[in-house]
Parts: sequence; structure tokens; C-alpha cells
Amino acid sequence: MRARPTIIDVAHLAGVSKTTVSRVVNGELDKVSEDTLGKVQRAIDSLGYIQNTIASSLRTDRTNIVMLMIPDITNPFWPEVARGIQDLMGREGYSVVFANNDWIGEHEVEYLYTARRNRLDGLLINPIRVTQEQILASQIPTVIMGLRDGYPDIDMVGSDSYSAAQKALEYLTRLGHQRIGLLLGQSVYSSTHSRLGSYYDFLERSGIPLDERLVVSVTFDNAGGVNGMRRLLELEPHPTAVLASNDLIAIGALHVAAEMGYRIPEDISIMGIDDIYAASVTIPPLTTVRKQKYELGCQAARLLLDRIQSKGPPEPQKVKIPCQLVVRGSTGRAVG
Amino acid sequence: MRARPTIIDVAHLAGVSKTTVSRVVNGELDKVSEDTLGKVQRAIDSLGYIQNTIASSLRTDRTNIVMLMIPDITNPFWPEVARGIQDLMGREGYSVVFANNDWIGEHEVEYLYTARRNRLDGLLINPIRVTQEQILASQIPTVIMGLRDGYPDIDMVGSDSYSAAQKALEYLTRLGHQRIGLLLGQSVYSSTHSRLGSYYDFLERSGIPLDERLVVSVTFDNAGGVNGMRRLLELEPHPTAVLASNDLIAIGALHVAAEMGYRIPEDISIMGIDDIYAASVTIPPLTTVRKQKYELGCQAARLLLDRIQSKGPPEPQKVKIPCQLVVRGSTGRAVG
DNA sequence: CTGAAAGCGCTAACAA
DNA sequence: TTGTTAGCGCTTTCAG
Repeated sequence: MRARPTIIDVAHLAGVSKTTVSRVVNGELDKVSEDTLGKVQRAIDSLGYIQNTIASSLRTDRTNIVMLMIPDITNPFWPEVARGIQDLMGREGYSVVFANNDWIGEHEVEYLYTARRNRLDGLLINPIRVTQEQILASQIPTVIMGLRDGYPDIDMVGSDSYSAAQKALEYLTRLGHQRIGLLLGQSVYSSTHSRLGSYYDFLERSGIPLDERLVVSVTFDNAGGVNGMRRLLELEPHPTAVLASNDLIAIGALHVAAEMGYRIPEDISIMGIDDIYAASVTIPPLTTVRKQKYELGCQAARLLLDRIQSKGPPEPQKVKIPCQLVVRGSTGRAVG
Repeated sequence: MRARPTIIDVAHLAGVSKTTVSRVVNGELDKVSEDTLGKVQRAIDSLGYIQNTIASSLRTDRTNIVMLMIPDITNPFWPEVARGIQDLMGREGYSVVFANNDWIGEHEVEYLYTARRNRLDGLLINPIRVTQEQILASQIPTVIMGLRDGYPDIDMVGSDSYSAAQKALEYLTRLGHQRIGLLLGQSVYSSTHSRLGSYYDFLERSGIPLDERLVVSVTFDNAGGVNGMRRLLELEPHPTAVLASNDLIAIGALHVAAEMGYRIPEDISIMGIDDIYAASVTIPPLTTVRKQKYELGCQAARLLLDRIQSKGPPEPQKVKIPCQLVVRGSTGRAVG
């Protein structure tokens, strides 16, 4: 099997210099005459030459690859975000490497290191524990996905979780609910303060007294919803409505409630946040607040591209993506 | 901001040659004395040196990056497969670039080209239209995911869709069903023959006469299920059970049926294939045949690693992963 | 418009 | 055990 042809082979065959071939390959056509262009292209075709981007990366210090680092692609929230990112980045000639950190801080640092070793051009990250300092030290153009404190100097884009929760709570009170349980997703290094803050703020504004027992910390998955909902239903009186930090939790809650014989929404209303696909197929289908996942990915990619190409203002961008209330069957008027 | 230190800077500081540093960085510790090892490591730490894998790739002709090419990461089947792949490849030091071809043959070829330009070390692909010749010509070690004809010389791993369908049909006939509708997922360049063949074979073996109208070609998504199910329910008499090519289709079917007032499974049984997460949260939850998605990813990665590292036999491997019947609530005894 | 020459940072013979 | 040397394939001044 013959070795792959290089730029030199092409140059020889076309009777020109490497430089000229390089110009053709990189589309710098203003610097090449029609004539030589033709010769070079014919040589490329006949040899089946393919540019070696490794070599070119070594010279240019650009790889045209970025990293997407998230907790787990298996969480149904992320694939759509990833699509948004890939569609935009792909259009600009970038490939994207995926990294799952599984909520483990050490993995985060390791992947960051991988990104540096491979001289990746950019990083899109939903951070767990990595600090702004670590990110800045890595020298990699970065966009934080998800609204977080602690990264004032880095571009950031996220769904407006605070107002998502507000929308949910407003909607539930409009239905007459006063005792609203909160299944609060919590990771080890959690920062879901905005949702918790949102809850407190809302109660205060609405003049509803706070009952601490209505707030239950749970894991971000189905099991979290199951366990949390059990605890809420032990309360006397139990909440007439429950808001979960995400749809996975809400669906878990939905199922325990149904199993325990509660009718939904007649006996108890349940809401999620995110609007993943599964939320639309439960029975009753889940009322939720939609996060624009694809859009989130696009915006993140846009910010990253601007940063990589040094377009846009030098100061860090912060973009907040609005959420929409999606009313389905799991919520109804408060009983009594 | 200072330029990144190179292997030469480390060599100077440690008072050794580049070669020695290279050996340390690459863990060839048997070729380095304790003493120099210490010196080099101290130099590396104090300079904050990070290996430039681009440069090393240029020399070694290995990138430690592979490509995963699938139709769409947004299809809930794939994230789990991807996890299996990433977990295994990651452990061996490989990163993985994702590519979505959106069922478009041209994209497939473009991504293949990208993989070559970037000198990726391997390719994991669920092929749409790309031929064995094109893949072999690319010189990239490849594993086909999904059982297909037309790639006799390439490693392949897939769920045993044929027997998955057999299991489903057997189960349904055991419940007394004789008129079984088939919602057959079909892409433009489709190759779901195995599932169709499985259906014909089964009818023949069971002595059930074939009614062509019971086989409906649909797209691989929710909408496919919706449209296909409408057609099946127009039949007189309509089927007492319906098997769909995947869960997305089945869930679509489930919803139309429910909307049209059919009780499930009392009036009609519905089954899917795959066992995606959403299948477990519908009401009734979907009876299905589970494909071991994570396992599939692991096996694919294993084959690719063996191929890359030239372990294992030179002849192409073909591995078939068994499926399991998962009985849930959407199926019941045939009426009448 | 074209080309010569100098590297990018690293690894792999080959010597010592 | 260590170092010398010669590139890997490409881009980028700089001169013509």
C-alpha cells in the first residue's frame, strides 16, 4: 500500500513549488494564476492528495477542533444542545470532541488537560467544580454553558432558570395552589441556588408563608424524583402541587404519585423544567417549562466562534435564554 | 503572556537532551535513570510544560482520536451507545469526535474526508449509504455499528434485530394474537430487511397467512408511528397487536391509538424495539425488546481498539449482541 | 504571481 | 543510560 502523497508529490507532478500547492489547498486563489491553479488541481486529483491537517496545525497552532464537556450525554437534556453546537461549529469547519465528566471534578481537570495537550481551539463546558482560574490558566477560549456565579470573566450562556421557576410557580398559584412542594435537584458541588432563591423570592412576593419541609433536596434523576416525592407525600397535609428542578425528577415523582393512588392532576399537580422528549409522552403528559436546548447550543457556539476569531467585544458576554411555559396534563386547579 | 514551553525548554532547564525529556513524557521509564527522571520532572513542573500532541502526531502518525458517525445524536438510541464507546476509548487514551450525518449520504462522505484529513485513528460508523469500498479506500480502521449486508471485510457489531423481532412476534402470538401489524421503519437507503424478513419468516413458521396491508412503511420517528398507526386502524378488522421497528414509532402509535379511544392493551397491544428511556414512562409503559446499547458501544470500541493496535485476528469480526424481551403494560391477551 | 528557505515541536534511529 | 541527528508535512516570511 503506497504511502499517502504529500504536498511535495503534488508540487513535483504539477511542476510548481510546495508554496503554490499550499495556496491552492487553502483557497488563497487571488495569489494563484488560473493556469497554475488548473495544473495543481489536476495533480491533486490524479494523486488523490489529501491535506494533512496535523502538519498544518503544527505550523498554524490551530486544530479546528473544540471540546464539549458536559456531565453526561445520556441525560436527555444534552443531545439537543450538542446538535446546536455541532451544526454551527460544523458549518465553520470545526469538529467537536465530546467529554463526559460524570459530575466528577477530577475528570473535569483531566479533560481540560487533554484539551490543552491536543491544542484544541476552544471549550464549551457545563462546569461542575472547575474554577475560573483553572479555565483561564488553560489559555483555551471558553464558553460556560449554564448560568453560574464565579466566572465573571468568561463568556457564558444559559437558560434563565430563575425566571423559569418563577413562571412555573406563578402558573401554579394562578391555579390556586398555595402549598407547593419543591424537588430541588442538587449535585455535590451544586449551584442550583437560583432555583431555590427563585422559590423563596416567589413565596415572599406572593405572601405565602414558607414551610421548609416543602423543599426536598434530591439527585438530578428519576430516582431523585421517586425518593423526594415519597417524602413530600408523607407530609400532613401534603402539597397540592410539586415543582421539580427538571423533567427526569418530575417524571419520577409522577410515577410514585400514580402508584400510591393519587390521581394527577385531580389530587396533585406536578411540573417539571426542561421539556425533554419523555415529558411529552407520560400520561398525563407533563406540564413543564421549556428550555431552548438547541438554541442554547447555537448561542454557545456563536460566542465561542466569536472569541476564537476575536470578533465581538473583548469583554465577557453573558447571554440568558428565555424559557416558555408548556401547559400539558399534569397540572390542574388546586383541590378544596 | 509567555509562549508555551517546549520540550527544549525543559531539556535546557533539566540539563538533558530533548530525547530524554521525550522518554520521560512518554513514560519510557526503563530507559531513564531515577536521577534524571527526577530532574526532568522538576523541570516540567516548574515550567508547567504540557506535551504538544500535534507535534507528536506528526511524527508518529497517530492522533489518539477516533470519529463516531451516526445519523443523529438526538435519537435517544445513540447517547447510550456513545457512552459505551467513550468509556472504553477514554480508558485507552482516545478522544472521540462526534459526527451527525442526518441520514444524508453526502454528509457521510464529507465526514469520512474530514476523518482522513485529520488523520483520525479510527472510525465507528452506523452507515447510511457509504460503501465498503469507500471505507476501505479511506485507509481508516473502521467498525460498522449495526448488522448490514455489503461490508463483508469490515468489523461489525450490532444488535440481533432479526431475533429481536422474532422474540416480539413469538411473545405476541403466545398472547393469542394472529393479526399483527408491522410499523416498519424505513430510511431512504434503508436496510431493515432483517426485520421484514423476520416478520415473513415468522408468519411462515407459525402458519399465519400473510396480509400485506398489515405491513406499513414509516419514518423512524414519532410521526412515523402516528401516521402508520392511523393506517393500521383503518383496516377492517384492524390488527389486534402492532409491532414497531423502534420505540419512537411505537410511542407515536400508542398515542394515536389512545387518542382514537382504543384502550391499551385491552383493545390493542403495542410493542416497540430498543427500550429507550421514554418507553418506560408512557402509560401504559411500553412492552419492548431491549437492545443493549451501552454494551453495543463497548463492543464496537473493543473491536476498533483491537484493530488499531493490530491485536486480534486479521479476518473481519462479526459480533451479534442478543436482545431481551421486556414485558410491560402495553401488551395483553388478544381479544375475542 | 511564484519560489526558497526556515522552522512549528516532537520522536526514532543510530551512536556513544 | 544518554545524546545527536534527521526529519514528519506543512505554512510563512521574504525576495524575486
